[in-house]
Order: sequence, then C-alpha cells, then structure tokens
Amino acid sequence: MNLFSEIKTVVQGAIARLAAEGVLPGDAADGGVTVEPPRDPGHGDMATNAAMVLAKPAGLKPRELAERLAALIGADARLAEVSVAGPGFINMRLSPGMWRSVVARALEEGAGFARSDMGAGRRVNVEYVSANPTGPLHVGHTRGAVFGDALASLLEFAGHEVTREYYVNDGGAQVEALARSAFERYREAHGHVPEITEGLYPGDYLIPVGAAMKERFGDSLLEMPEEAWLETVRDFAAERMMQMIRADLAGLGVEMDVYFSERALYGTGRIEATLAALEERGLIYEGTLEPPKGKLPEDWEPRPQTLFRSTAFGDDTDRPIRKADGAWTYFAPDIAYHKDKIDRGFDVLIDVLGADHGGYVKRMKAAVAALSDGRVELDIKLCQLVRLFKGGEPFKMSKRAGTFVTLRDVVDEVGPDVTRFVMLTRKNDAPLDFDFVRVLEQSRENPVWYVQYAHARICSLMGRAGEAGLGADDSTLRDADLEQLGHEAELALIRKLAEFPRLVEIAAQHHEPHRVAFYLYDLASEFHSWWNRGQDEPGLRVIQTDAPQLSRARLALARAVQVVISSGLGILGVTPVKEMK
RNA sequence: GCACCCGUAGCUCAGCCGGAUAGAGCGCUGCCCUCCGAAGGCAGAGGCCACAGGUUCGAAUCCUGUCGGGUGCGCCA
Repeated sequence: MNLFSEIKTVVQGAIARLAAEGVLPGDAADGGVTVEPPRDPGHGDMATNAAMVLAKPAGLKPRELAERLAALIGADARLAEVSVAGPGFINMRLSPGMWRSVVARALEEGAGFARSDMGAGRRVNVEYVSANPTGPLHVGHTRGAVFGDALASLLEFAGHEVTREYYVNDGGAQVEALARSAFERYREAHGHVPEITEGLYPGDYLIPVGAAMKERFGDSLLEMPEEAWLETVRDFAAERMMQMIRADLAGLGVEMDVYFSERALYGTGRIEATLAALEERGLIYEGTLEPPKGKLPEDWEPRPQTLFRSTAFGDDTDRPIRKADGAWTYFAPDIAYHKDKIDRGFDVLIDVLGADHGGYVKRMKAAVAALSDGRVELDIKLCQLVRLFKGGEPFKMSKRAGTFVTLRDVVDEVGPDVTRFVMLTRKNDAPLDFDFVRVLEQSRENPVWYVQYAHARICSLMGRAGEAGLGADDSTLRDADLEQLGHEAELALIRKLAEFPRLVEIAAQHHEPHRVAFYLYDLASEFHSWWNRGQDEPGLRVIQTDAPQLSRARLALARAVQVVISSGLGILGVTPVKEMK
C-alpha cells in the first residue's frame, strides 16, 4: 500500500474531470504530475505540482487551474484539507485516519508490508561478483557481492522476478596460469621446490589444491608434458577455486541461482552463432582500428581484425571480436553470454562490475541493443573502490602478507551483517571508506549500530509490555485503538513509516539499494527521538500502566516500526538483532 | 588526446521523474540523567550546491562549455 500513489489517483481523477469538461486537453492527462511530501511539513502532508505542469496546455494561469483542481480534490473524504500555495502548488492534508491506517497495514501485512507490484511480469537478471576463478574474493568483490545481492532482493521486493547469476571466467589465459600455478603446488606436494615464475599465482591458497591433486592423481602427472596435464589440472583447480568462492559468498549470505561457465560457450558454436546474428545486422566487418590517441603503446602497430560496429550504438570506437591471431577476444564470449541471457527471456539485464570496467560499458550496451533489437535493457552498475581504514588510519594492503584483503577476512573480522550494511551506506558510484574499528563502534555515527539499536529497543519494549500484562502479541495490537495516537512525535514517526512503500519503489526504479540503508537510518532517528520524549515527559512513554488502551496504541506504532526495520534490513540482507551485546 | 564517474556546511556524505526557506552525521556552542527508558535526546552557529552560459513559470537536479579529482582506453580478462 502506497499512500502517495493512492492520493495521486485522486489528483488524476480531478484532472480527468476537467478534461471531460473541456477545461484541459484530453491528452494532457499525466505528464510530469507528481504527488510527494513537501519539503516543509508545515505546508501539509502531500503536495502536487499538477496545476503548474498542466497550466500551459490548458492555457490557464497555474493558480487559477490549481483552484479548480483543489475544489475537486477537496471533495475526497481521505483529504481533510486542500489549499493552493506559492506558484500553484496544491497542498493536501490527509484525514488523521489515513495516517493511522499505515500502522494498521504494517501490522496486518507484516513482512508483506510495502511490497510492490511495480515489477510484476518483469524478469530481471542480476549478474554480480563474476570474479575469475583464480583465487579468493577480495574486498572489491565484497562490495560488488553485497550491492548485487541487495539490488536483487530490492527488485524482488518490488515485484520483479529475479535471477542471481555469476559468470565464471574459466575460458581464458588466466585459468591456464592458474593451472600452471597449481601444478607447481602439486610438484611441491611431492617434495619438489615450486617454481612460481612471473605471471603465475603465488598465493598460499593453492598449496592445499596441490595436495588434493596429489591425493587424486598420485604422481601420474609429474612426468607428463604440459599439453598432457594442462586441461585436467585447469578443470580441477578451477573447480576447487569455485568451491572456495562459493563458500566465501555463503559466509556473506550470498547465494547465486546460476553459475554460468564461459568455457561452456566454446566449441558449441554459440559464439559463432552470436557473431552470425550480428553479421546479419551488418555490424561485423574486417578492419583496422586507429591507434589510441595520447600515450601510444610502444609495440602498437596497425593490424586487421574482426570488429563489431559498436559506434552504431554510441560507442567511441568499434571493438575487436577476434585477436590478430584469430582467437576470440574476451568480448566475444561475453557477447554470446549476454545473448544467452536475452534468449532466456529476461526483460532487464543488470551487470554489477568494478569501476575498472568503465570502458566496457558502452560496447556491452551496444551488443545487447543490437542482439535484442532494443527490446532488452542493460544497466551496468559500476562499484567504486573500497578504501580500508583501521581507526582512521589508512590500512595498507599487502598481497604478500595477505592482510585483510579477502572477503573472508572482512567477514571474519566484523561479521556478515556489518559488512553488508556498511557496504550499502554509499551509492555504488562513490568510493567507500571502510574502517574496521568504526564499523563496530556503538554510537550514532555508526548507522548499522544505530538501526539495530532501534530494533533491539523495540524487542525489549515488547518483552516488557508482556511482563506488564498488556498483551503485546500481534493479534492484540491489531485491535489497538489507534486514535489514541496524536502527539506530534508519533505523527512524525507515522509519516516516516508511510514513506517506506514509496521509497522501495523509487530505490528499485533507480537500482539503488543504498537508499534503503539511508531510509532506515532516518527511521531509526525518528524512532529514537520519539522514544526519548518519554525520557523528559513520562506521560509520553509507551507503557502507561494505568492506560492500557493508550499503551497498546503506542505498542502498535512501535511494532510497525519494527516491521519496517526488519523488512528493510531484510532487503539489505542484514539480520535484525533482538538485543545489543 | 578521448570516454565514463565525481565536485553540495570545516570533515564524511544524502538530496525522488526539475518544485516552495538545500538536509544528516562528525566537529564546534549550549541544554537534558538523585542509574531502574542517556550506548540516547534537544537547541544553535555553519552554504554563491566548483565556475560560466542555456532550457523552464521554476534548476543542486536537465543541456553545453571551463576548471579540479578519480577510473579506463587494440593483440588482458
């Protein structure tokens, strides 16, 4: 239930009436008409710009049109007061019962409160993490994992059908390097000194892989030439890496629906088929690219390649599909992969990538637009860097020392809930500072703690209400007499609750889960503020032993806050706590 | 050289599909506990929304340009 869209239909009804009377042109219906909370609550509960937007097509002065609309809108019983202000805003004050109904709905609907059907019938594929299976996930992957996962949940909450997907880059040169690295560890397991040369992966995490290979293959691979063991070792090592990655993700609470193997595309003709599909549209040609401007790579020389005409879709230059030696570039299987997603019937594709993939965005959008003839939308969300700190001091990362670089280290240090929430307190395209000390601090500065504290306070409140014999269970609270609520602090809290359904839709529309985190912080702040009124004025405390009706109404409000916090944290993948430790 | 992202209070950042007097936290100045609801709350000071144009009834928000910061730029993935 979204109060704002409900009132918007009232406004639209008035517009339609005026259109029927010929005052407004019939096609002027919607346009940019909005119903939103005014910046200054003194203006009312909601405001619409309808008169200003429609004044021009109507040939009326904004205020004059506003008066006519206001007269119609004011007839609706849900509105207590309608007035015209400023350049032509129509300010509306809801009847008190409307606000209270938000609390009632939250109690009735529980976890279903604020769920939206805006995405009904829309199938969305969210691809995230997609790290190469050559080692453990690091901090950067962690942010992508959290962001992608929360975005997927957000879209589900808004009614979309969502698939969470991981693209496994197991087809290129890097998994061969993995194989060679693992082979050295295999030799090491047989007592040889490993030769970790330039280009190989030096990490200790491959030592157990070498040991496992010894167990599995004995010494049978030792004397073979590389060509003989490369494929076997590659598959073995990549599989082990993926097991490790899945375990790391599980520790963060991330579970994928689909792991899609790049290698599975090779030798099946699917890359060739994708190329043919583009060729049909005249988007493939043999050519030579201009050298990049500015600093020229030293070994640059013009070479004819197979190119994709991404400039036809706004890219800066056409992009190579094949290397000079005829092998596929990374781009080729990735196009085929996206074609597969298109063929699976998704309406929207979302790729969550690291900021270093910025140069990749236009060409991939071009490919998706070409292959779906513009039907499928591709949104690419780039996550900026995570800067690590410890107590305000920059945390130097050393790959050799392996200090706090991995996802597992972060999760072991601060736990999955804190990791997730903090990673969502910035929008994805802004860099994120992550301080191992501060994220665990118990103060208002720390949004995770502050939101959890509000939730825990309510849990404890419910317990004490039970002890006081008030009956704090949901069925009792559903019958509470909400008209007892009327204090300004209570109304402010209710208004904040009423924003949640609207916020969910806006956040989902923009693919921005961080908005949920900021909202929860605001809601917690409003709750703590209300709570503390009881500190100064005992009459405002929730539990009033001599006034059970009033107490129940306030408990119902607190319970509604709890429902929304719990729901919002659920979207972020964070577990609400019942008590602070 | 080109592309993308960013530029909002001293600091770190929100700001909806353009809307009325631009918000929060930290820091700063004050105020509120004879613990059992202060791990908190309240109030105040603090802004040329980088700059210059444009579109609009109306611009922090949209467009163009300039400056500043970050990222990326064929035969890596």
